[in-house]
Amino acid sequence: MKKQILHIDVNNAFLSWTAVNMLEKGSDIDIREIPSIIGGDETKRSGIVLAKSMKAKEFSIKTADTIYEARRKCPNIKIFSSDFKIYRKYSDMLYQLLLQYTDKIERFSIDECFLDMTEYLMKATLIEKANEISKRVKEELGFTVNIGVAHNKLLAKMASDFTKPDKVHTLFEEEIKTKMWPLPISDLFMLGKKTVPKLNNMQIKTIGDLANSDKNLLNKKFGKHGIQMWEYANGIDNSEVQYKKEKPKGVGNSITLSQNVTDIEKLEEILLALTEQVTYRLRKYELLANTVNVQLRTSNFQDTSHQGKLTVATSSTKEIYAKAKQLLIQMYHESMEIRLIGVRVDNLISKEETQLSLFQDKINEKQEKLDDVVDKIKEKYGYNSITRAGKMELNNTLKLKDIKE
DNA sequence: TCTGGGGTCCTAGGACCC
DNA sequence: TCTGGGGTCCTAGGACCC
Repeated sequence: MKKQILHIDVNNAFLSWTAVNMLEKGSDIDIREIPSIIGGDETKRSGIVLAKSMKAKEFSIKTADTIYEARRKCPNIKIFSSDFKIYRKYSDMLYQLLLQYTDKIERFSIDECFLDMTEYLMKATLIEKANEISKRVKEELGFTVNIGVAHNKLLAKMASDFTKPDKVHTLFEEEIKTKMWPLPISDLFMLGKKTVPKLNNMQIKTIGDLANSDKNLLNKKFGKHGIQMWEYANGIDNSEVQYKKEKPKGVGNSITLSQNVTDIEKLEEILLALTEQVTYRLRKYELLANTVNVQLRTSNFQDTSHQGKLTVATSSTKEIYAKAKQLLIQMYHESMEIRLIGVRVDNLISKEETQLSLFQDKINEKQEKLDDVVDKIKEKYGYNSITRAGKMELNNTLKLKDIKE
């Protein structure tokens, strides 16, 4: 049986949501109607464009432009900072509305969902449902979406990317040739800026060129990725809408430093703060990590990373930090000017599934109690109420036990 | 005042084993 | 006579996504 799939994509999500939030708070301007962007903080060297209004787009401002660049293109551009709490709120509101149509929803990102409508259609057609959702989101939530209508996820996603904003597009099998094949290959999902020039060199310029090229040759040149791009160009995708909540495969936290850092002790302090955030989230998911990975980016954008296995899966701040610190010391050289530092944990397993020796259990129990106290304080008084970062020895935090809840 | 931060998946190559 | 050859596990790095 053919699947009935919708892909919902919020138009200029961060900017639209900021606009709606401002209007709700009594603002008399709608920043969607003026040249405006959501951007990072230049003084913290994270000054890139995260979202732009249609008016800003007219000045050919692009996502990921530097703010400096955006201002050069449009000197009186209005810049607003990002706030993920607001985005989460509107994303959840959208999700709640969509749940009224199907419970088979995959939250692909904060502003994109796939809906599997196969079992829920009844008499109405897929296109009618898409139009109804589009209208309701606009009227009830105050922002607009693009909706792609198709029989698989890839085609639905491609369709939602056609003309914007506030549009419903179909991309059924018989429409692939006319609607998708004339597009440049850079428009195809999963074809990024490294692969596009390689294909162009092979005289493959449009998605149609790719669809009609030699699959075996692509396999030889690009491996698995080659097969996938050929299938995508031909509209082939058998993947399911992943509507069940999945636990993450890894958890990470990184930061671009406001100034380059050369002092290893300073880096260790930052690493500890990052590790605390990571392990806190890990414990929320009730997962344990088996590997720790530390990433460094130097002032000239050289990325290096080291990873190592833990002897026993854990979510303990102390143990994960100990490994992270060891990795940092391995990697770091005197001459390095560090721009970015990050830590992530991978190979996660769920806590219940783990079987530990009695001995390990004893050790873990002690650490868990400490982490528990810290987590509770954070939940009660906010994340920044407590931090073990700094010169403070980890063991000193045992004193926290004395703090009453 | 150039270039974010959160992820997932894949691949090449080394170590080690039989 | 030129030092095979699978298999597995692990790590570093790259490509891509939003």
